[in-house]
Amino acid sequence: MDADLKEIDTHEKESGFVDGYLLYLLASASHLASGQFHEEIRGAGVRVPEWRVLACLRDNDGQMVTQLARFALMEQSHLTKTIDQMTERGLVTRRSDEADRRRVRIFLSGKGRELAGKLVKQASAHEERLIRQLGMSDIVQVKSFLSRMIETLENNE
Amino acid sequence: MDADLKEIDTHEKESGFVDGYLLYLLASASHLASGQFHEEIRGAGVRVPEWRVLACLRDNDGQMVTQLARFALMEQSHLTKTIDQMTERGLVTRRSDEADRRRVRIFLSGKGRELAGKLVKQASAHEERLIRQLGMSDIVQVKSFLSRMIETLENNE
DNA sequence: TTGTTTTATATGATATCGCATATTATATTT
DNA sequence: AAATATAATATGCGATATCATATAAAACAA
Repeated sequence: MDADLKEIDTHEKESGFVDGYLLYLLASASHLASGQFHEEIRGAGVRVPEWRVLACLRDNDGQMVTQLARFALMEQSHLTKTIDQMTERGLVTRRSDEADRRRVRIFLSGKGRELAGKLVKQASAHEERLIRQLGMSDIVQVKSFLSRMIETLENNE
Repeated sequence: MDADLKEIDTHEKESGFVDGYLLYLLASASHLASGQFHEEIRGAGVRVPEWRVLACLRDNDGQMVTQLARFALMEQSHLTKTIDQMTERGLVTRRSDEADRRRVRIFLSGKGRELAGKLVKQASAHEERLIRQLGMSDIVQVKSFLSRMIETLENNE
């Protein structure tokens, strides 16, 4: 009977939901690719959340905490604590907003800017290697696809 | 002098490294898209790592811990603890491998399989909505791109 | 003004995560 | 076989992340 056939091939990937699941593919690709660079980052004595903050501030210095947390892909309360540590290390400074004193704006220090610049260079170099290694001729399309996706998701809450 | 010009446009995105950085685009897209579904998951009383384990086991039951950790995108020691909790909740069971008793294989319980099935259905529905919402006509290409990327990165260490 | 609501950040308690290493089992070498 | 090396999982601890809420400022309403 058919029931017997079910027993065969238990080591083959029969159903394979996750292999074709967009969110898993994204998470997995991100996890693997970023993992490589995060090792480099660690080597420079910088943690992942710190790297994200440095990179975001380098692009746009003086962001307020809530906004920065969104860009750096972390929770507000976690960013606050990360900022504490980075302040102690002399990488960033807090300054309360003149116009609205609830707001706290974060600025790179000279040291922080220098480190950020160095890491961004490393990131660029790593990206180049990665793209070459993956033979991604369609990299422009992929990036624009991801950008569209992000924009849509951000606006759609 | 030129120095004065630097002061202008401090609110424009001048350099914008991260906006075009592949790893950031991937992380950001993954973060935002998965974030949506993770809320659903939470609503079902399931945590993200648990959901990943359930989905992976549903595709391939009886995996050993190390292998499963890789697929579920988490560290081995963390998976061990997640398995502890899931075992207590009656979602999975441990069974040591006959041939090599160092190995521990993880199996879905009936309850676990049922939950996994329910969540996979939810995930499929969510994915459909997401793809429709994003108007992703090129979804097949995107997925195959990500798959290629993952395969390359996995094999390359 | 005073009271109420909303917004921005900080804080504290708790759970999660990750590193280093312990434990146990197998493989290899002598 | 005994000793050593390697492999798979578990454990302890310190760091990190998250939730709920506190604090403080601004906006709004009465």
